[in-house]
Amino acid sequence: MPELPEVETIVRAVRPRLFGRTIVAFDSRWPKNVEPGLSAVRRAVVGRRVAAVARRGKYVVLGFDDGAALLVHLRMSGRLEWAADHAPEPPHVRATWDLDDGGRLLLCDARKFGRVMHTRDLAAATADLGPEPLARGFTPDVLGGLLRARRRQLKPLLLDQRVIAGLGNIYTDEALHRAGLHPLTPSDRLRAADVARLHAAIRAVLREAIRCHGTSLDWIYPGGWMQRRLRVYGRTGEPCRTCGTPIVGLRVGQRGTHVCPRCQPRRR
DNA sequence: TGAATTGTTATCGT
DNA sequence: AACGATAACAATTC
Repeated sequence: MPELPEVETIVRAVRPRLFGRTIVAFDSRWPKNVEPGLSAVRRAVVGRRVAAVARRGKYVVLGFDDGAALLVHLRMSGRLEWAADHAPEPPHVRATWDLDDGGRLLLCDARKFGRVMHTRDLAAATADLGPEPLARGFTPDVLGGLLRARRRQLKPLLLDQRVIAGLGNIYTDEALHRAGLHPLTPSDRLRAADVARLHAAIRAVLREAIRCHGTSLDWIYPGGWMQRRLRVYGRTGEPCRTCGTPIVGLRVGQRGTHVCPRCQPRRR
């Protein structure tokens, strides 16, 4: 399930072959997930040069010269691959981009949740996203302000893309464990030292995961090795790497959640 | 068979 | 009324 580190890894992987290329054809075999519609997007991008390949939150952003952009969200199981010459097409191809150098980028997605959306105004289209947690401006004070502005359980709050962009289920659990905070802690109950630890934990775990090219837990996302370093996610019943206490699985806001009851005591 | 997964939307409760 | 919690949903794999 691509979160910020996986999307960042994908963007870095496709950028060299995509940057500066002109799109000569676009097609979708699941046009339901193309906004505002296949023909409109085709009209908007065919003949355009890709002036930027970037990431915003969990979106892959193909930027054009005039501020228009194509946003690709991989949701649960989407991936971007390059078509290989004379090789059979990989399974679950949902959308294709043909480039002026003969390259062909594929959006593959078993579950069909992935989306492609075109916007004339990238800033407007991403206005609802919270700050980038790895950006320079994301200071402990900024995080503290976001937490204090609401009174919500920490985990659902951190998962809310309008609050912070890019965290998903894996790295939220990992950041909370590293910060020694329970996922159910009310967001307005943190002291300055807690906020500072959470801020550092979020950034450290995301940076480490990017260095590892993300987490590969199953068939969905191959290539990364962060799964070896996860401390709680998917480790229910296994000993905490810090204190040896068995990791406990619980459900928070319909999400599978993993905590060490000793390192992350419940507080309220 | 049911659980798991993301993010949006609708709905319910305080 | 505004906010937060909750549920349903899209579709597929194991």
